[in-house]
Amino acid sequence: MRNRFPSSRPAGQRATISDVAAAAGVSKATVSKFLGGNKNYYIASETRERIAKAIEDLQFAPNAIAQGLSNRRTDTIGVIVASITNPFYPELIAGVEEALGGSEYTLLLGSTDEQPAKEAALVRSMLQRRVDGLIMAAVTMDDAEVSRLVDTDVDVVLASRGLDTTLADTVVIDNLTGARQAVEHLLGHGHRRIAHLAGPADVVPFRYRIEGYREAMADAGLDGDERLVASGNPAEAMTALLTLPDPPTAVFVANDRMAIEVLEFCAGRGIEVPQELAVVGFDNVWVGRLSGVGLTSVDSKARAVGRKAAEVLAGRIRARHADTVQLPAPPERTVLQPELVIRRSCGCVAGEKDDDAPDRSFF
Amino acid sequence: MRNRFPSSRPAGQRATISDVAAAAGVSKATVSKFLGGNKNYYIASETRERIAKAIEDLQFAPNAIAQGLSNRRTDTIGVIVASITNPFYPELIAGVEEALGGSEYTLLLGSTDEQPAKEAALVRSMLQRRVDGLIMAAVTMDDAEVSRLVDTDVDVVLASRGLDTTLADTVVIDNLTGARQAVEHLLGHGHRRIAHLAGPADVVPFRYRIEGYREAMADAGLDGDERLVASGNPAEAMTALLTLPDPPTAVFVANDRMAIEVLEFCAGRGIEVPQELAVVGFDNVWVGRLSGVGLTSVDSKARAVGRKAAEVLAGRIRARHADTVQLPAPPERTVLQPELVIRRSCGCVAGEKDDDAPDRSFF
DNA sequence: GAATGGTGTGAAACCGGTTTCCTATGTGGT
DNA sequence: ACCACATAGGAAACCGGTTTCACACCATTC
Repeated sequence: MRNRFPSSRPAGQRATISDVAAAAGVSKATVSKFLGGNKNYYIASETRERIAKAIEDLQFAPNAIAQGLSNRRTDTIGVIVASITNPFYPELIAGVEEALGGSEYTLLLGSTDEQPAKEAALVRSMLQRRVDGLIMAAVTMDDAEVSRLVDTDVDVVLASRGLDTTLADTVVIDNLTGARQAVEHLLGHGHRRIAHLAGPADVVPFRYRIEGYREAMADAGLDGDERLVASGNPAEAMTALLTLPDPPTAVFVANDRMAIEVLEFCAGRGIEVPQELAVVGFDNVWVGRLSGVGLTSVDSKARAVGRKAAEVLAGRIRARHADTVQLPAPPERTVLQPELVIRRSCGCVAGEKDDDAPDRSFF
Repeated sequence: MRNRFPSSRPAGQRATISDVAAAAGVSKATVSKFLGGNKNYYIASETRERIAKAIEDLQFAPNAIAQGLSNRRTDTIGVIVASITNPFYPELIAGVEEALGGSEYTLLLGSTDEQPAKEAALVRSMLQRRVDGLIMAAVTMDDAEVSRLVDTDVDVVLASRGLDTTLADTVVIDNLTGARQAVEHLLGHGHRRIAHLAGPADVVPFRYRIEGYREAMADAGLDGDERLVASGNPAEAMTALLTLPDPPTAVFVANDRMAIEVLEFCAGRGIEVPQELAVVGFDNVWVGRLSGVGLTSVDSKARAVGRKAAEVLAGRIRARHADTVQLPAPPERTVLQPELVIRRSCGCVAGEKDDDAPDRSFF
């Protein structure tokens, strides 16, 4: 089993196209044409068979690095996320993989840990590695940097975090509408004093969620009480909210992590959810369903965002590689609609659908 | 379409080493030596400056694909996991990234979705892409396949799922001891009728967890009642266990996913945890802390496993690339100790430590 | 019988780097 | 004056593929 490579190659070394050529008694060129498959080269069927046999005998598989150098494409796309341990991103990555499914693409992954320096380093690294395209699901860059990135010869799609830029293809969810849905649902339950626990305002999606909250409240003629908009540490913020002279009966929380902390806070204080306080979160991280009452939440469609981003990117790459030379289409902005997933924390008795259960095996 | 004036390449095309050489008035060779940095080549400081300036002017960054072809190493390591949406694996990946931290390595990621065919395809794809090493955190391969893989010239580390093989470097946790800890903890609470809800027996770690359970019970003189070992759908299994003539007062569940379903089952039936039934899980998926009572669980150290796997792999690669030719060291097996994380589902009043809270930002 | 065109194959250039020689020059020692 | 050696840099081969182009060999067609 040791010496399976007759062409005098040391064990463990993989066969090259030259080895195959030698074994089949043809030239490298012919083997390469055989490998290419699609193009209409003429190869005698007898030659074809000899090459196939040599490939089989030598266990030959083409070196993708060499192919990449020659073809100027690597069939690799880079995915840069903010934090791999944040369940949102694996879900997004799964969407990317799903969309890229059958194709030959492989994913080069990087996690920035929210550090701009790391993000920049990852982008550099991926460009040097000649990824065919880049999906950025963590953008701390400013417009100038994005612009410089777009000027390179790789296609870039900004996913989910996307700046409000029109410089590059972008796939986001409609945070504003999602927030409105959440608040309107609470209004539908008869709540009038609805608070908002906001996320850091320097992150674009959070700004839209605040705005959606404000719009929904204004539409109901309930705007104006800025004391109802809190932020920062959930427990402290909730304490402040609940000690208002006219405390809220419901709270729309900017994301599920904070919403879960709110639920724990309530559990600790003996505050009954949803009877005393209704809670709606954002993201629909699947653990929400485990959180005692079942957290009603706006699904931020991580998987769909990833899928769509990959589709857009694949389209760009296809266009770029197409023979027909043409001006690139202008950047495309896709806005996906989030979806309110109703469980019990909002006060609905319907409770959660059972098909909600994730069918994932741990371990 | 070929550009015959390489010194003035179209916008968007990245500069090559030849462009730099031309701009600096030296040869490719000299530029390459300049880039190499470390080796003791002689370059006049004046030349050095001219090259540096040219690089700066042209925004040159070496093409990692070309370097890969020439150097026969890509500074890329492949990571194959079973399912990216299973929180265990992102944690493991984070460990890998942590360990690889400062180095120049980039991760090529693949998720098998538990499908052996996909696993095989991913391995092939990564080998063709000439990863320097491979971390397999999803191994459905048998020994023969592992053996064939190890015979190639890439280094492989099996992580976490590892077969009981000594063919390749392996990093696992001591599932047997972890299970014993869980059961012994329950014994310490005075439980005598302790059930085990087991995972699929074709997955190695689950077999050890069953065995750990059996050993702990036997050591306490409580072995022999095979009716206490259940498997399959948690709700059904629990129903069966609780309708035994002499039902268990505690259950050790093979992983947290199933344990959480057990908790939900109990909540649905009005069974009080831990008073009527104590529950201990395995994995310490962080959502366990949210699950109402707080799930006591054996931490399976995903991050540490990833970190260690990366360290072992990096060591292998270093050894392989070392100038001194020597026989490779025999495969190394690292066994990490899991840790029982006590919350409330086991009956401890101490409750959970507060520093347990994950400091992760969602979105 | 020459021109045409479809088949089938290989030599060589190229992708963008690295590395191994080889040459050239100055400089100090003898 | 000669040699050794440190310093400096370039030509060319190489990594393992792809693609262009030239050529050879048929079979038709005019």
